[in-house]
Amino acid sequence: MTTASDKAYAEIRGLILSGDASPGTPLREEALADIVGVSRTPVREALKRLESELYAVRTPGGRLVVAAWDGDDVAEIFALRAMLESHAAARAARRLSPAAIAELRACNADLQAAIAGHEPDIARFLAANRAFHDLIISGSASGRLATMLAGLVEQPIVRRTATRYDRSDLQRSATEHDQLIQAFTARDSDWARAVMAAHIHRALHAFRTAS
Amino acid sequence: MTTASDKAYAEIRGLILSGDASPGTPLREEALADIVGVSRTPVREALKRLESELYAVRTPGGRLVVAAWDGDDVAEIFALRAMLESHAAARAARRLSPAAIAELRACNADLQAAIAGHEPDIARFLAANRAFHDLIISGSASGRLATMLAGLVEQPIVRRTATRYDRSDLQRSATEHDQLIQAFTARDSDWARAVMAAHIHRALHAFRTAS
DNA sequence: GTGAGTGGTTTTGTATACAAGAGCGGCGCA
DNA sequence: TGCGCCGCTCTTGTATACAAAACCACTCAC
Repeated sequence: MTTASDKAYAEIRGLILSGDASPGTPLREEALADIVGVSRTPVREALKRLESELYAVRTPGGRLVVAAWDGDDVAEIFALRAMLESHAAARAARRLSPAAIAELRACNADLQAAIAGHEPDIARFLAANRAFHDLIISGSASGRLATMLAGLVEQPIVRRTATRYDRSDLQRSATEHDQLIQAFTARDSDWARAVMAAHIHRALHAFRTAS
Repeated sequence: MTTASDKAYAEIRGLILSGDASPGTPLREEALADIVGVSRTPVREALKRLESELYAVRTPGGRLVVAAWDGDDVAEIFALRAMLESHAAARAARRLSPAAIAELRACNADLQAAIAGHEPDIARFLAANRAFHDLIISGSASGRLATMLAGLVEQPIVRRTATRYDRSDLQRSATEHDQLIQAFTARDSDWARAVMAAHIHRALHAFRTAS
């Protein structure tokens, strides 16, 4: 863990996601270095990464500002995630070991536990959901896919979506995860692809109708 | 153009693609800085970029080495390109202006001129092909898509594929580009998506049978 | 009053110096 | 002779200093 650089990345991204740095806010290297408590060098690396993940955009003159997303951007992000994660699911269906599938099962059990109580534990749901999807991506054994999906700004969307979920939506996620596990167990890549595509498209729908 | 950093990127990538730096070769920052003639700082940025594009991989200890690709990697790259560029074509079909379509037409005319002579001009073909695809990607008006496709290591594949093309394959590319232009003119995004998918899958096939 | 030119100021880009960690070889011991 | 430990060197990570370019505002001319 390269402390300084990763710390700068995490902190600056936090500023953006929390809204402390609203769209259009300039991201000046020295100011951020002061905030984070490191020098400009690791801040520069963090900013390059945030730029490549489109959290920030560069003005004609080379200045970085926080990027703004509109509804079309959100739809595009979901469309890309649907394509790439469906592909990951299809690959994973051919590659996942029984042990990995067992891990997925455990993960989804945790997810269901998170929403079983009187008041759903959203943070725990999100963590389990994230772990579930990450397991599939790493199970797809494609470095390229992993890189691309990591770069896809997803967390803010996932968070905003989940906070808008009602209980039936959350339950539905768990059910769809179960279907994925069935498809994996059957080693049926087409099935896995279809379920994953439906899963993510439904999330977009939930996001749209809730906002 | 930020000279030093981009220059380092281009030169180092050149070393990798030309084979001067074969898979497994360590990429040491200071040595590369000497070769390129800049300091370690821009070299570091170039290496980060090459790493994110998977031209290089990091060893457990943090050293960078040139990445090795096998047949499965090549297939995966084509599969991802097929998905993403089809999506780009579909989006472009809904967005391209008549002027942009005219540009595509001119571009494909150039491509056809490159292969019309007695001896096909491969370099010119590749440049025109690249320009054609880039126009579509920028026409899709999705920064995310553009970033991802830029990051997808494609040039080496394209080059290796085209050198294996026989004349009928080259001609076929031109024809498929014409079909894309027709689909764009008709503003038919499904048609455009299908043609692009076929176009890239055929390229994979040509690559496989020729190697 | 408006526009362009020009200076200062701010901000990024590059180079270098320093610190910390990893790999490697030699040496000693069993 | 083989294995493990220790110290050295080499490499990367971070900080800082310097150069160049961009933005801004002010002024001056028309």
